Amino acid sequence: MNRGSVDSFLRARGLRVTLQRVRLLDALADLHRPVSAEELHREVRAIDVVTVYRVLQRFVNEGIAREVRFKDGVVRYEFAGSPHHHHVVCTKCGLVDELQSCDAHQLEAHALTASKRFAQIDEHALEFFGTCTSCATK
Amino acid sequence: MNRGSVDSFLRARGLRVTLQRVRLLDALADLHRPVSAEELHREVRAIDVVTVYRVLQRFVNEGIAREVRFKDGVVRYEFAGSPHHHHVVCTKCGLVDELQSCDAHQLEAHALTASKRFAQIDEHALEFFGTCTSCATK
DNA sequence: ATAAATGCAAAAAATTTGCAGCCGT
DNA sequence: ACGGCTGCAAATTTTTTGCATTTAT
Repeated sequence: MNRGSVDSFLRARGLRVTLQRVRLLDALADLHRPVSAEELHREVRAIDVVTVYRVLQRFVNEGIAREVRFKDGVVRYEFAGSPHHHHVVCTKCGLVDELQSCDAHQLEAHALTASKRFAQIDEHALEFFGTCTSCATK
Repeated sequence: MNRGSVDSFLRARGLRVTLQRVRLLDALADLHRPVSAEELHREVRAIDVVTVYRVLQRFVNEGIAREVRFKDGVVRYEFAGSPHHHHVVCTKCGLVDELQSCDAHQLEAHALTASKRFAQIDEHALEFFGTCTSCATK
């Protein structure tokens, strides 16, 4: 994502274009994986962590980023440039692989049928954990 | 779960039977839903929160409890007395419903086929979010 | 007896809030 | 100029760690 497109990307969503937001969006889009506010902060030094938190929150509200949670309790964020999907996380080395698609509708429909107490299901969180090929051969 | 069975339940897993563990296991089993360490602590006053954390961790290690994470980042624990399953959480009121089963094998097998970088997938986390019937009519 | 478990205090980690000043529109 | 955004400091929240004491086996 180049400078110009990041600008209009933000502007299109009604966000003021600040240097911090441009840099954070750039970094997030480049990383191609879910990163914590802390990691992102390390990436874009010179921007306060608090700002990183606030910008990420704002990005989530505007649909620019998505929250992802693995098993360590840390909230990670990924650029919402690709369609909804899930991840596989290696429990040994932490490698994260991105799955291409998700049969979300079927999953949610099935869950809705199964739960008598719910009128609507519109979101789900799904992550897989295992051993990556590299760790498996060690 | 009565006092005697809790005792042997713990003993069978090689855990020393302390008053704290008995009470915590009792409370957890009675609650029938994922609760945070904080909530559980409120439930069993007179036991230090630190002990609650440590006991819950131990329970997870021994397969007595399972960790559950919804969207708020708080780790919740549920008694592992029922088979692996998932939940539906109401985003309005927080109601939690427990789904009866999960086609885990198929999901994981599918994910493994889709990911070229993984040799094995043996765990997954899946939670659904929506609106419960009660909140839907308001 | 001995090793493990608990409680208290204190630390650490992650995230949020308040507020004054800066900056995009 | 106005209101939103940022940085700094400080507070909260959640969880972990150290250590002396107690307790289960």
